[in-house]
Amino acid sequence: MGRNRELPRGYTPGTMEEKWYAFWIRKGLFEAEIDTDVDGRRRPPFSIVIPPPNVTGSLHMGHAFNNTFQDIMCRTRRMQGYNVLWLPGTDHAGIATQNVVEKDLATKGLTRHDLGREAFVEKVWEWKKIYGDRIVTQMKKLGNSCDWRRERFTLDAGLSCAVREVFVQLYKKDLIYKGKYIINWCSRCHTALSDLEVEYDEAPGKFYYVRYPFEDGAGEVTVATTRPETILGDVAIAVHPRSEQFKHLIGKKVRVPLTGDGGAESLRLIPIIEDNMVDPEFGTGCVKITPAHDPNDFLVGQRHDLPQLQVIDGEGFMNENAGAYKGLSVKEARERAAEDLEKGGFLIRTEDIRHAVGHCQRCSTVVEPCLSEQWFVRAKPLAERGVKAVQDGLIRWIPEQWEKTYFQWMENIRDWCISRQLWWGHRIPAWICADCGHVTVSATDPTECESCKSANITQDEDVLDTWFSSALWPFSTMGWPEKKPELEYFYPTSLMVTGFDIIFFWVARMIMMGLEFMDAEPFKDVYIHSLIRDEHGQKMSKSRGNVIDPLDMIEKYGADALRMALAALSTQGRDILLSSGRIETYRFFMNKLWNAARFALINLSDEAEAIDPGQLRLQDRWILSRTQEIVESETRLIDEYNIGEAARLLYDFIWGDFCDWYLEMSKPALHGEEGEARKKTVQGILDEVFRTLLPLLHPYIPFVTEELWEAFGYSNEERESIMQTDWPLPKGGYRFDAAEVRETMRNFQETVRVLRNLRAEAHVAPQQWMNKAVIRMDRPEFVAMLKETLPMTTLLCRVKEIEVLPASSPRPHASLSSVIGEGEISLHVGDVLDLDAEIARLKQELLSVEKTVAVSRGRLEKPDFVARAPQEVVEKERTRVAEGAAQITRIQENLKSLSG
RNA sequence: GGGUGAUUAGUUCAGAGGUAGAACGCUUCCUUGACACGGAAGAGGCCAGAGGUUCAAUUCCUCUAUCACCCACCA
Repeated sequence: MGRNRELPRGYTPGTMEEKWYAFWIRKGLFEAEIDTDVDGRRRPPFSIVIPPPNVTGSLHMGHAFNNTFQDIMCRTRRMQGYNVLWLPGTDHAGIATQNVVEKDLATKGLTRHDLGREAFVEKVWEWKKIYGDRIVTQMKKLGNSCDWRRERFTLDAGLSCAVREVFVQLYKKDLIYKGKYIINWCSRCHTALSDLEVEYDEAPGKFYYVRYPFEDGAGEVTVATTRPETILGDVAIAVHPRSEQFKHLIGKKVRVPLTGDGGAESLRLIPIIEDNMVDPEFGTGCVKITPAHDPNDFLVGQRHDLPQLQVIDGEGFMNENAGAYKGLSVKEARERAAEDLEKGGFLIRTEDIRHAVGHCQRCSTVVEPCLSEQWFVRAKPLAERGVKAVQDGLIRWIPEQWEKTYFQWMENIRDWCISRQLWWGHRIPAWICADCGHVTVSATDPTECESCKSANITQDEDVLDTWFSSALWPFSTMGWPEKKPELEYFYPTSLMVTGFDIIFFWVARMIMMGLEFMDAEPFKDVYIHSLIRDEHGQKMSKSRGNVIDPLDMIEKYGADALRMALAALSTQGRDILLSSGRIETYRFFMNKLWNAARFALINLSDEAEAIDPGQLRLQDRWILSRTQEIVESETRLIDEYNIGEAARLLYDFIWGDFCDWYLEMSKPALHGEEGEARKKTVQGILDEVFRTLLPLLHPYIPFVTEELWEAFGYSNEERESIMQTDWPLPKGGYRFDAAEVRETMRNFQETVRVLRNLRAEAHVAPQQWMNKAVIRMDRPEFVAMLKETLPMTTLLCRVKEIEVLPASSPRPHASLSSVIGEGEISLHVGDVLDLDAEIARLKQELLSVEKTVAVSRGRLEKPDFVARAPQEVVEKERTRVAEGAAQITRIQENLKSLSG
């Protein structure tokens, strides 16, 4: 069979991982073809598109977890006979990448403007070529089973074509428009941002209470503002229409402080208007309106047809409309305005407050709300379809709770600003005519204005938000707008795996775009996983210095250990706290598995031995039935995407049940102490269990399982890898009355534990053999179990002779004893018996038994319980009381004889 | 202001309507036929608090407290 009977003593990942990855690629095992099975049927498809990482990025734990999850699903489905496509790729990541390259230029004292647009973009492409492969290499190290032939990049030719097509179609449907609106402006990145790209942080600020005198100088209104520099852009004062205090002022005019060229008369005049947005309870009840620099004020301005007076430019400096303030930065202008207000007698008082300030997601610069001409996607109609698709059950959120988050956002969606004033990205396919001003939007580069036929047209300078192209990812990667067969076969994809932080950025937008352009949901299931944090629950970040690099971990512990750790630590709906120590735990598990395999291989013959059902003993029936249970549980848990539970179950089963109990119990048979027939059967069982477990483990720890699969000699010409699609996941073979087998085994384990415990109590050295133990027991099935397992008990507890007697037999002398069931186990210790210690221990035991009996009695005394609880539960309590009573009597007798 | 999640052993977390489990750490012992990256035996928990549903609640429901996170235009 070609078994490798001499595995090295310890498991070392070493070069093994590289070897197997190359093997998988060479065999084309990850390649998805739209093929048919032997009967000419198409195999069911299972497809995932990877969340594309930033092309210049480096693999972090978040990726590692996200990818491991997908790989586990893909590998499992592949073995289950699905035709699996896991489509990989990377994202051009507009702002992020441009920033990185600009930073690099800055070290040479250059800006992108020194290079010019074309040369700069060329430079970014070079950068992409250098770093783009890095993250792909890293994903391979993790073991990702992606179809690399199909790798895509959001800026490659095919995807760019899709982006243009989508833009043009949306424009034609009036779902994309250009307009002058207030947007979020990052003065460092020099670009507009969408609402999502602004992060709000609480920051200390000041409330300035400012006096606005009436036109005639008789009286004033007071307004509270956090941004006095924007007073220069004020065009109105608003009050609530039903405000008793202020409504009589509506229509009057006030003068704007800080304006004019000296003297009260030169101050600009603005009207007092009414608007519902004013909260009469907040601040002074009067609000200054600056439509060009505040989103709310912008809306008020629209409603009241107010002018939009811009006083801050795109660089974050005051412009010509700011009069004497021109050229000052926003910060300087604010300080200066405060001083001037004070000097001019307009400042009543200031108040320290904390308020939310928007920052750029990419560079943390304070974001200015700013009036600007930008492109927008009209989101509402798209979102309505997106909501309906989920309501209709086309898309399932897992865990379900995220559905609510999604609905809430979609129902309150606002138009999406998609133009960015960057150079790195998809250039907007719109051409402006210098002669007639008409905008020509076209999928192919036009040569003339579609309106006046002038050739004097120039393309819009802006590029699209990165997320615009990401939104198309599930279908653009499969060749859309061309009608490719894979698009039809693999779309909608089966599953999307991602973190909750990009539900709005990405998931919601993919749903909207997929429904709009494919007329079908982009994925059937969307699994939202939690975030990876450090062991103290802190977000991992370079500045905190608490980053655990997955590549370091792979180097140190192996990819399998990292993957198993990530899988086993994952739970639905809770962050994962990771430390290198936790990964080490799973490294130890690899070693355990390895050595269990090593033990099996040492003891297996070169031939596969058949299991003789007539030779099966308790432990054999137990491990076979447990293995069967594990197969069933794994299948179910994977279908529920509960990989955490699935991984932990395998861990516990292998370490606890298989190694600690079964392997120990298999030793006498394997060493021929139970006869040749037993030896062969136990060999057959070891073979069977490994043959079942290795494929089950494979999705989590692909490298070591492949290595062991080979060592067991399971590979052959037709079946070169457990990954191959004609090697379905095991269904398990032997069936026993699992409950009965389990219960009997539990009694056996309990007996062993009690005896070992008595040994420990007597301070007997582990290697020392005890002479005799007596088990007094009446229950027939328990007695039968004891008789069957006697040699095993003897071995595991190191007692030369174990006698099973009726429960009523006299208590043996010079023994330690402990109750079990309604019976008792006594271990002969001879002179070593420490009377006082034994009495103390028995008293302890008595107390605990009395307590459980009291609880059960209490229950049984309640008529309702007996009447309404299920029969088996009542029966259980009765057994407990009966056993307990017997135990109490025994312990008391023991105590009496010891003290007497 | 709205929403979501969490609260269980020293720590990090599983868990299920019927007397609480793991890992790491801790104590004692052991190099015994795969594994010291190991084995055996232990200690350690009124499962956040208060109500309710139920024969039975740590588990389901409501409220409270504390801690996270998300969304929202409070100037």
